[in-house]
Amino acid sequence: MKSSPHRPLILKRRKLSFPHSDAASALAGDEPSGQNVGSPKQEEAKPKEHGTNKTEPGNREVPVGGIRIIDHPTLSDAQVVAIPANTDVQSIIDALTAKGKESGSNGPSKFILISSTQFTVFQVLLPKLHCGPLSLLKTLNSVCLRTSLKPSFGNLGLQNENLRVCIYLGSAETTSSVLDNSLTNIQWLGNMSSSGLNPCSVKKETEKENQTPKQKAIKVSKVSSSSTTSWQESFSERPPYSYMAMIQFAINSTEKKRMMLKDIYTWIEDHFPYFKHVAKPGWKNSIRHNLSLHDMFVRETSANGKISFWTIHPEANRYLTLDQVFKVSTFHAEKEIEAPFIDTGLRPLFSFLGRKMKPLLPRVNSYLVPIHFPLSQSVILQPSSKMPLPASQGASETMQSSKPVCIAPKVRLYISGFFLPISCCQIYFTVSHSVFLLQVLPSSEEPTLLPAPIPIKEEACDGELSPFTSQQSIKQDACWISKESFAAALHIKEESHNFHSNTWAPHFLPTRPFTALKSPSRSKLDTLVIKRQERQEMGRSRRKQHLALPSSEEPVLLQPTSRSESCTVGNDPPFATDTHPLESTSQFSCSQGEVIPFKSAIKEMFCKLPISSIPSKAPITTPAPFLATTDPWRLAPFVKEPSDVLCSPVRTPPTSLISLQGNLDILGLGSTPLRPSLCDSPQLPLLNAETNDMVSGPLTSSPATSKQSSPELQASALPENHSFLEGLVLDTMNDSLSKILLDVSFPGLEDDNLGTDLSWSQLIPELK
DNA sequence: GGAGTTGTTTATACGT
DNA sequence: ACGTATAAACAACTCC
Repeated sequence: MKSSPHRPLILKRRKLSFPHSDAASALAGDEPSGQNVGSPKQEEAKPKEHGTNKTEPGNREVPVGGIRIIDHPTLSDAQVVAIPANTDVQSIIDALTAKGKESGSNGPSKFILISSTQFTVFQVLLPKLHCGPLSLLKTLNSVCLRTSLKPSFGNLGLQNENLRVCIYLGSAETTSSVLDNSLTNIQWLGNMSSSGLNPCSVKKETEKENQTPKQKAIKVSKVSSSSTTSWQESFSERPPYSYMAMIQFAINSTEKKRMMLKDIYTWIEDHFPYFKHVAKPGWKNSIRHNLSLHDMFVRETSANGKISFWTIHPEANRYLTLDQVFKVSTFHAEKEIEAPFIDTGLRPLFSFLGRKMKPLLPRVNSYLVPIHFPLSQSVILQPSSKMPLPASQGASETMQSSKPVCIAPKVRLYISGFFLPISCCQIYFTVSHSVFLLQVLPSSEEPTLLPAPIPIKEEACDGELSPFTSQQSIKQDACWISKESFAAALHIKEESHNFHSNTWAPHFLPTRPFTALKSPSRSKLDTLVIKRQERQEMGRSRRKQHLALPSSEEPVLLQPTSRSESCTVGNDPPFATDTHPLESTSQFSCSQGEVIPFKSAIKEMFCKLPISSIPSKAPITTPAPFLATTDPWRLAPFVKEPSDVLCSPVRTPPTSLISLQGNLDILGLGSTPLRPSLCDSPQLPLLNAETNDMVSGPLTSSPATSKQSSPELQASALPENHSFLEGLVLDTMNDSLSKILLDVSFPGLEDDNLGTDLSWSQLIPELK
């Protein structure tokens, strides 16, 4: 690298990690004035006192037994109940009862209970607190089975439940990091709107971006309990999310999926107090850096050019929001290998025999990232019937009921019987760079509890055969099965050759799911490059990055005839396909006179080379059309939510070349996902309802004049507000599962129409 | 015009 | 090697 005389020596990278409680407590008594100058990380890691329950003036939520109830960051009708470890149920009840009395009838309708124990990070949604303490107890009981909580109401009859439980099951933490991680799962909640946290302002607004925070005056108040310590930590530690992820969260938190820079700052500060109170101001520089660096972030400028918005490229956007993302503990699969489901009342919902999970995001081991899923159960799928498909899709991809399950080789999936109110379940996992989707579909019958444990067992193929190494292999690796047949189906052992059969056909995909994934339009690539050159020649202002055009100038994305709008959202322009490569331009392809300035040479290189960032550990001979179309962050065929076919709204990499990176991209939290896209096919489905309005929409025009993507349609298309959809994403490297994301849906949880009369006793044998 | 903000780019550090 | 974080330079731009 050439050295620039203007550039100073780069100091050693600082870590902004916040010292743990012990360290923080230790620091409390030490005046930092005499700190080592050469250790900026310690200097800036000073927390300020907050989270203690004694001196915070704004702590209106007086903790009961260490339990804190604070506002949910995004859900106005929900509050988050942070439960320290070793809290007994009664304490929780007391706290909730007190809160309920305080709030009265106008109180929150949902309580999200969060705790972290050795096995479980769970979240309990209590949509109807007024359903009574009995229900609450039962619910709590159900989640306490395998936690440090001490259920003491194990034999209560369960009936008239309106409660639903979202249980986010992590994995065993085997080390003392359990304590460290205690409640860090709520770290992402930031300070929410909690006035009780009231962290003192460590950094002043006047601080310059690259100045060291004035932390000399910071003192850390001693916390008297581990619970408050954990709480404090949760608001002091650096979020486990990358800047890119946080930017996505921020942008996706807005209705129009766009945000000004300063608002991004504000959002991050609001949701991650670390950046507001602990981190150096330079983090804003990093935010800007990320915005500029990653192609997925697209800058829009209003027509008058005075306002800049940052958006997410629709093809790269997974519409993840913060409240969808939950951290789970490290998963030690090997322990599960040895003794799966031995003593479990509530064992990990899914255990995977495999190697140690790889981290999904920086500085954490794994994350649970709920992925949206249609809430409606309007589609009733019979176990043995073909999957209903949009009429236009034809039946060519319908699922063969005789082989309802496709299990990847070398994957043994164990599912314990805790699918309580779960009527739909999505399991995404990858094996050998391939993504599989296993779905449990709702049935017409009342939800039933799956037998537990149910092993999904699929032994490895001897030949290390990738499921998609054959020519017609990959399509979409998805399986939809009914719940009734789930258990039985899971026992089906697919032979390796089945991976090459049509069984793997993506029955929920359009008829030509992969014709739409053909190699990128050469002409488009050329165009992009040319326009890049044009821009360079024109010497255009740097600030005019690649600005999105108003929708009036936005090229229309076309939909192949085979991909009916029933698989898209509303009447919005469907996704572009290879059949219209030139038309399938996003804002990256601009109208005449507009350029497509790539931000960096790197990106340009990516554009020229249809490469994949996939670590090609195992050379996979993928059919050429798929090789060239690896857009890991691409959206799977999207389905109009309430009707038609249940399609995964997750951008499911449709090719076999899905790697760890690809899966990260699925989550929208990985690396710059747009790079391959710019080179590859642009024909993949887009959430055009969003695309047109948010990215391409005229920034200055009134909403009325913008594209007809109605809010309703967008709402249906964008499930980020329906945070009850989760999924399980497993990623494997080297033929082993290496990380896991759990994504289990709870349809109806939000709209309260799911089997509310379902007796828990029917579902939870342990509670009978 | 100066200060501050925004956006781009380069360079380095660090972890995997 | 790659992705990410951090730091910085610098230009364009906005605001007072």
